[in-house]
Amino acid sequence: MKTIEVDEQLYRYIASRTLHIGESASDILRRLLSLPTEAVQANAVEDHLTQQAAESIEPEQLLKMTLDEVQLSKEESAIARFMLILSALYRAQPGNFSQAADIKGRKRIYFSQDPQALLENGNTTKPKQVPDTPYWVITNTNTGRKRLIIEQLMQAMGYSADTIAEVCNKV
Amino acid sequence: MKTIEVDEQLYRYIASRTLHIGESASDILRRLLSLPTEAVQANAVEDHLTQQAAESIEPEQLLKMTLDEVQLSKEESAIARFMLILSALYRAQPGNFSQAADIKGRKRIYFSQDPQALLENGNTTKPKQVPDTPYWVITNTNTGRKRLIIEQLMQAMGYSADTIAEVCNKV
DNA sequence: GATTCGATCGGAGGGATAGTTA
DNA sequence: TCTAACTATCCCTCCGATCGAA
Repeated sequence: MKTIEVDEQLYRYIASRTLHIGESASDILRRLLSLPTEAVQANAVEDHLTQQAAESIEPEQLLKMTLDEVQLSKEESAIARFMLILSALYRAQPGNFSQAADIKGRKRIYFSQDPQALLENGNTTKPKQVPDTPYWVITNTNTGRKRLIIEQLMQAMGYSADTIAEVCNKV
Repeated sequence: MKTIEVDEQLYRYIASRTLHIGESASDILRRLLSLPTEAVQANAVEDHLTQQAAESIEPEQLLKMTLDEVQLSKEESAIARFMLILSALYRAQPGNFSQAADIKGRKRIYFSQDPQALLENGNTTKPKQVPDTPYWVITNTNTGRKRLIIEQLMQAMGYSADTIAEVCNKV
């Protein structure tokens, strides 16, 4: 990977051309420049291939994607970044995510495929669907807890402490 | 300046398109993407070349860009779309925009380079800066008036009724 | 009247902080 | 009782329809 510098305006222009959540700057530029996409892995990410294929994405690559995505997104709210990260985590390892998604608080449950379940365990949890995912999360939490939720989730998914810290740092 | 990551191959591709020694990545990308050279920053003493280059963009092209941009942007609020359109209108023809920007209401003035002026003519006008522009607009209006402001502005800039209708339709 | 314009105020979303429970 | 963990109330900001004024 190489790093290049672009002015603010151009940066925003590129970001505005995002077609799929999680697209990297390279993906976007290649499309804009009508260049061929870079073989295998890029495709696996874009077209929701089989669960298996998706499972095989390297955590390292996920990390990069996630951070890029959050970076590129103009979203300034913690909720928006939270959702983006969760979406990326699911995309990289759906099966693993599902196993990890049963983390809960004292009364609340944090994830569910059924929003009703979130509503029933706790008041005003403000469930929202994680984009491109069958999962819903609670949303009525402070930013610290959003980080804790990601931390616990990623731990259960088997990420290293460093990776977790880096991701949480972006919320 | 922002930093983006591109893969090796793409990096080499971009580098290979250098036309002038010392050209920045932004310059090259702008040329490859057929974007105008960098727009004038707020308040800056504008260099004539930039100004002239920007003025010469075809209205047709602007229209397409504008609509695309608004379309692609995930911005949900009328205000966000409003700002995007104004920004694009300025970018395409800064001088023309400046001449047209003196439209006003009964008490309020709609545009100014000085937010204070907007604050002073009217209560709670909620001025916001038009992105990449020395101009500020009032923001505390209903959506209908936002359309009217764009309509009047574009009329004063000399756009055809069809074009105006199409753009207003996107607000 | 009819129409245009202004800006108040209600509603929604976000999330810190006050409150509760273990 | 004291503290740490968790909850959810409630305040703040942003948006823009609605209603009042010209």
